[in-house]
Amino acid sequence: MEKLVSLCKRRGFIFQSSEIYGGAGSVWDYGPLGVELKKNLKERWWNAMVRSRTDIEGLDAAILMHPRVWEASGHVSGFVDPLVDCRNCKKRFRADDPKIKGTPGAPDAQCPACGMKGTLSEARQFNLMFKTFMGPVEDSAAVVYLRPETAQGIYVNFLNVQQSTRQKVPFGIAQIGKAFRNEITPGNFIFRTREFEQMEMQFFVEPGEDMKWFEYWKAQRMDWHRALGLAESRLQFHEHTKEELAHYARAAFDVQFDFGGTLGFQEIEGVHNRGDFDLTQHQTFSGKKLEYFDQPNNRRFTPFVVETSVGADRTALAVLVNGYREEAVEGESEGRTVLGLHPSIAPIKAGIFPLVKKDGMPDMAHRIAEELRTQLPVFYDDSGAIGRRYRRQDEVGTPFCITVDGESTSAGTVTVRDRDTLRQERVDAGQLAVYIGEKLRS
RNA sequence: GCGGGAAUAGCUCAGUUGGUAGAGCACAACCUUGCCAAGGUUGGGGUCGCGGGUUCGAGUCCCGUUUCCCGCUCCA
Repeated sequence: MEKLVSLCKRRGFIFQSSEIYGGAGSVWDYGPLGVELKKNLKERWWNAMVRSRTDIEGLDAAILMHPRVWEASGHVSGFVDPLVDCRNCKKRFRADDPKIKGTPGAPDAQCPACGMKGTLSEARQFNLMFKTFMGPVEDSAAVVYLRPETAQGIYVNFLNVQQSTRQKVPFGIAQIGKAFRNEITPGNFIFRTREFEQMEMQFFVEPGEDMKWFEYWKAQRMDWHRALGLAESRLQFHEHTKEELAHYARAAFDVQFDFGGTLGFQEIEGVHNRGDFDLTQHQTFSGKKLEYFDQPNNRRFTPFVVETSVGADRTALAVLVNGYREEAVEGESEGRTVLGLHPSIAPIKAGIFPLVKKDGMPDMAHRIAEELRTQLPVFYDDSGAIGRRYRRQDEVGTPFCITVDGESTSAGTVTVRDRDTLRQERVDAGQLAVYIGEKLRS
């Protein structure tokens, strides 16, 4: 992981936020290559979830919402962790831990770990939502929150979307956006951050059909991660036990990815059966009906919701970890570092090089680069030995390198080198866009 | 939030009992180079995380602070 963090900084994938001021805690900026990678990931998700289907609509709800939304969702009261510390043994407990005897903070309160009395601190509330103020007045009436999840923006727009698009249940609403949680313990690079991006889809179904759709989306989402190139051996489901289930969930599976090292298997996506909890809550709190009218059967019902929620940053980290490798090269004393990214998400699709800087090779390579640039992100490089240029592209995950050599200027062909196999094919220069386009789709 | 460790060039790191900062790699320019990082010449880069203190003098000692890592704790 440390090598990856270093590579990410060195090559412009990810920088620490506000670095020149000593860094902001657990906030990260995506650099030139990182932003392309993440954009590509989000586009891949959007294509799979929205554009290639007729039963899911897109949405982009605002981060700031009416504060009552978060009362209805349970986040104002439930999204808190009242905690107490023992000053003697330094252990920490939830304030409502039944093992604690007495009131935390009082002299007779006993620490459940070391047994000392009077060493427990008073309970402190950590609401994990960021607060700010709407308008100029800094008083409690003007408090709004930065959303801790994007899902609520979908629920409150459920009828707007359904009626404007004439969708019939079952159908879904998808959105990609930032969410914020004031985590007590962030860390592990971009795995747990206080500002992060979610790709969420809420699928509205008839009650009774929910478990069927739950199974469907479980399978769909795992397939998506596989198709992204995440290794089969590094993916697994984790089922939430009764104790782990969130207050809204009837059933929940996490898609976990093995990040290796001390992190190991960790959640990158959650698939939840949220029942009618959210829509019912919003009906209660808003007083507005959020029911679906089933015309053929002439009846109304509050749909159940199956949610798929994947972290864009966590997925980005997963593809980086998954793709990073150092390997020996035949006949070379030095190995190479490769970022084995799926071509569809690679920030740069092709490097374009003149073999040497003479005999018209740079001119031809420039022409090819300019032509391809209209369709693909490409990178021209004529600096240093050809092998060095290949390695530079390997390190940032560029799947193809096009080299203009002595034969190119007369025959009109170039070589295309594959990042993973190191094999080269000779291709007609005019066919490059088609040739690479096909490879990118496969 | 607790305990421990770390912070010096873009990266990885040296820097002695305190005496005005170095290396390798990377980067830029030019030359060389006819397919996988290893040639030559030249060059740009660091108020040593930040703020105080001790001292004639602090990268080095002391205090505070921030950030990162490890372990707890926690995690919708």
